[in-house]
Amino acid sequence: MMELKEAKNKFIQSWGALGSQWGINKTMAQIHALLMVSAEPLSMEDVMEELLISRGNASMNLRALMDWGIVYKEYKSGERREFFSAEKDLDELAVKIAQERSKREIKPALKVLKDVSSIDAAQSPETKHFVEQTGKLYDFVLKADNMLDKVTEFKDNWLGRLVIKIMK
Amino acid sequence: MMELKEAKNKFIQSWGALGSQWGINKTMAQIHALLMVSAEPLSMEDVMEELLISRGNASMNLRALMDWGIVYKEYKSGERREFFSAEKDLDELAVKIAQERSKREIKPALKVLKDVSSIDAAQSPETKHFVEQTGKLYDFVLKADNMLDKVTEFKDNWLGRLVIKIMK
DNA sequence: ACAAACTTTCATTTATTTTTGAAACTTTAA
DNA sequence: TTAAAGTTTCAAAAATAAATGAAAGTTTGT
Repeated sequence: MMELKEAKNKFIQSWGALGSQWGINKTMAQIHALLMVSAEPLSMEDVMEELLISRGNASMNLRALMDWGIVYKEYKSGERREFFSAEKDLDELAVKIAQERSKREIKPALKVLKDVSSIDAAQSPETKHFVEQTGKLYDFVLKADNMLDKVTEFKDNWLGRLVIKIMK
Repeated sequence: MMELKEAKNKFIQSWGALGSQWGINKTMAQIHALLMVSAEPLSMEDVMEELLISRGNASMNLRALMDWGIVYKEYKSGERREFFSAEKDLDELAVKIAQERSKREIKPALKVLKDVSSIDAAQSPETKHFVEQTGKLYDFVLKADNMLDKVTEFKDNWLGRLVIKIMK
């Protein structure tokens, strides 16, 4: 039977690997994983020790996680140090990650798509095809991006709940 | 007014950048972008010239795109060379990308989650918390992964069409 | 105001990922 | 069967991304 320490490590490593495949840096994902499964908030020192990373690395990635809104600072009375804990509501987590990536990556991409799809299509068949394709892409990405907000609304809405029930 | 060449380049560069932020290598995303907006299938030579990349790079990434099922080989009569064209149906594209990533990344992650969440929870409160969290994570990732298949089914189903209509 | 406790920054180093290019391999037509 | 046309492979080089750690910066309690 696997024991806690081993299981924890396995989980953290895999979560880190998964993160880096999705464009989130490994340490950031690992810190998040560690905080997710820690019953108590951890100090920066704790994080450094558990993951064997430098102070600078820990600091930068904890900040990044807080910027994403998925890790929080906590204060313990009688303690000068700051402690950190992770957002543990997974729906909330998913929404925040999606929002952050939308803001940082999808929105700029949409702008480019809008720009390039508005060149004058009348020129050549080649140009026409280009405008058509990028236009479709714009609509598609926009649709996908909007879906996010809709998902958030779902929770509060009876039809949404019904649909979710059916989809399960 | 921007002209085709400029617009095309801008699009390809941005698409490449977006790809690398999502864990898809830059050249792979760029080749795909190029093929998406090309009215005609392109030869490997064409791709190399347009993107200023080496033969090896072009070959590897075209193969990868074909493995993903989003780029196809085409043959022209009277031509010895092979030509390549991209999947242009965007729904189809999204489904294929999602399936591929599910297979390569989510499925293995699920396995790890299942493993680590099945250690004996009776030991300590710490262990209990760990098992609880990773268990929740397993359910969540599984749910998210399954949603994909549901989306595919949607197209053929009246309720799905209705929901999509409402979501627009 | 001071200094202890703690955190952040960033130039440099290290690790990882991607690209190149030349050689090996495959296919086709004569 | 041969050689020209085309494709793939993979070790080495280049580019990119991430991590370190020491110095600079903050905050807090007295």
